[in-house]
Amino acid sequence: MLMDRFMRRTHAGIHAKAKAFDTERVGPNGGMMLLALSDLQPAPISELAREVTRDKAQVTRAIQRFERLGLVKRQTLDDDARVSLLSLTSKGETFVEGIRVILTDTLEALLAPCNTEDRASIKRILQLCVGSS
Amino acid sequence: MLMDRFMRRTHAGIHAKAKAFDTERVGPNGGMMLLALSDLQPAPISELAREVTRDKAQVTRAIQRFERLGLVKRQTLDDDARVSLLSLTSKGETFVEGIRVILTDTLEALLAPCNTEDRASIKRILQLCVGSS
DNA sequence: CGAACATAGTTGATAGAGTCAATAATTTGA
DNA sequence: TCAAATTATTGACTCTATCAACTATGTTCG
Repeated sequence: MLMDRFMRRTHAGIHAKAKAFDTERVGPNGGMMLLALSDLQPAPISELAREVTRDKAQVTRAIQRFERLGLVKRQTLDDDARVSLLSLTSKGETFVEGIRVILTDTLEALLAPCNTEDRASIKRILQLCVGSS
Repeated sequence: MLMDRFMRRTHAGIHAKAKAFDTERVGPNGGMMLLALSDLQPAPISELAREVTRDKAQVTRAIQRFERLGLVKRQTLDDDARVSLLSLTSKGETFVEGIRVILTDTLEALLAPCNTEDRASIKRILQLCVGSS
């Protein structure tokens, strides 16, 4: 399958650059969570856990680390004291922006053989598949 | 980025189905390696490690497990006694075929909103990017 | 040749991720 | 109001990831 190979190349590309840019030492997993959070925020832990397909225990611990690093903040909900909504701090946003640059660069390198029309097709198709919001 | 969300969905889809089909208990990582190996075989460990972006130590241990399970076999090379070429046994091929079905189903579900023309575009573009072989 | 260096694979030690069960706190609903 | 369900956290344990050290083989070049 082609998709499989494409994803492996993407992974490899990100992996290669990630270390230099991981200034907060969150690791590839942490980066992935922060990226997902920036897409979902504000969101409770359970929703983030579902999105990244990780155990909630693992997400809890990761978020505690991110809070200590000042990347993520919590906001308690008035009508339900069990949940607390997560969102990125401005420091977190800046950090995620860095990750996004790496991702974009990597994809850009992979998509190098594609012309403008191809890129437009991809964008349209992906929007169709994941729901553009 | 759209691609990011698409990959998360793909990951989630595979993750959900994987457990039921992982008859050999190789785990998601093992499945990934076997999938990559089926694409590269015959290949030495170092090449496989490069492709899946994992430490060679990890690949060594995974391969040892796969050998015990009868999924992978080694073939020593005549002109270089250090390397041994890995390839899937027929049992391994069957197993990987199962993984591939899960992957295909998941992608199929994600690509449901796309028409025939879109799918052809994707296929063409991916081939352009990863090199069709 | 043979001494230095390079490469492929394996092993060891250890930190970190993943997983499951148990718990606390809160909310919902009969 | 009291049992059941939900959200988050913690504990304990296994498995993965990573780096360095080591063995064996191959290559280079004085």
